[in-house]
Amino acid sequence: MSKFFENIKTEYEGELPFVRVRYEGAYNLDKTLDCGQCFRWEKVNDEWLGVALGRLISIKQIDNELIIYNATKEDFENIWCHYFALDEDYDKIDIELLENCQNPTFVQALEQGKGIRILHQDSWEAVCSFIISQNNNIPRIKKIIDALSFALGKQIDASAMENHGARGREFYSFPTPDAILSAGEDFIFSLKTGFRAKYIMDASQKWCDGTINEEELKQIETLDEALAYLCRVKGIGLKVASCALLFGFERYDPFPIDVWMKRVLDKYFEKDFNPSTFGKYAGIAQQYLFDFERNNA
DNA sequence: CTCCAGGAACTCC
DNA sequence: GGAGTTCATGGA
Repeated sequence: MSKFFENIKTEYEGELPFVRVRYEGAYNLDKTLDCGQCFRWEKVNDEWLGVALGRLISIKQIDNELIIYNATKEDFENIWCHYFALDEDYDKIDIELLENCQNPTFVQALEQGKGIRILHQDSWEAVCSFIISQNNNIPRIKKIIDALSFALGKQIDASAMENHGARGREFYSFPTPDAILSAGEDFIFSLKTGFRAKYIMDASQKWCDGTINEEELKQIETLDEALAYLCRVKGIGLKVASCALLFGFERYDPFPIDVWMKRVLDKYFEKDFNPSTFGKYAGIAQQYLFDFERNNA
């Protein structure tokens, strides 16, 4: 925990607990929650409302302050500080990236994308979400994830959040692998998952029977081994595995290459450019470039 | 109508 | 070990 966050206290709006956090350096909440790494955040007026790690919160940014509703000081310290990557020194990371790569487009992408953070999402949710993402577009990925959660997740009490965009709505956690497994492939297919239904089932199966073990995977050191471990699931290839590791397994070295990144690489980089040039924070460089291309194309 | 989306499996040679 | 095809779905 950064020393900077020592003075946080729980405040209340009626019954609703919230915290205010002043942060150091650059933080861009809008870009962070809208750069394609997560699919369950929705902007309601000036607040982002969403379910993550089984909880419903909303978060907004005002100048150098973040306000998180439906969260106590303990929630912030134990959960949200890390989830939102507020415990990470991005100034240091950016400097290292710029030392490793002076490509002019990358320099521009970093300048433009400053404040984007890689979230630390739930491992299973990341795996499942990026299986769904294949050959799909972001609005439809979100729809499918919502449908999955609505059908098979646990309902979350939203009564305290009525004044923060939750009035008259229902919220559900992301379903566990066993909930998906017991629902069966036909049911998963009926949620418009298409050819991905059998992939989601295989992942759920391997999670439940222990073929894939999150803790074991998190202890693998080399990127290639970790990628190969995840690729044992039918429907997980290099790209999905890279996204899952980057967004859900506490790694910054994966460099997912999708259709957008292919365009970036051949438009602005030399032919035989190797993303490992970026070093151990390659995944963060990738996110700057992804956001840059998506907003400038 | 065709083309495409944060791809991967499968089928050829 | 590449190159081409197929896989559901929905929006442009």
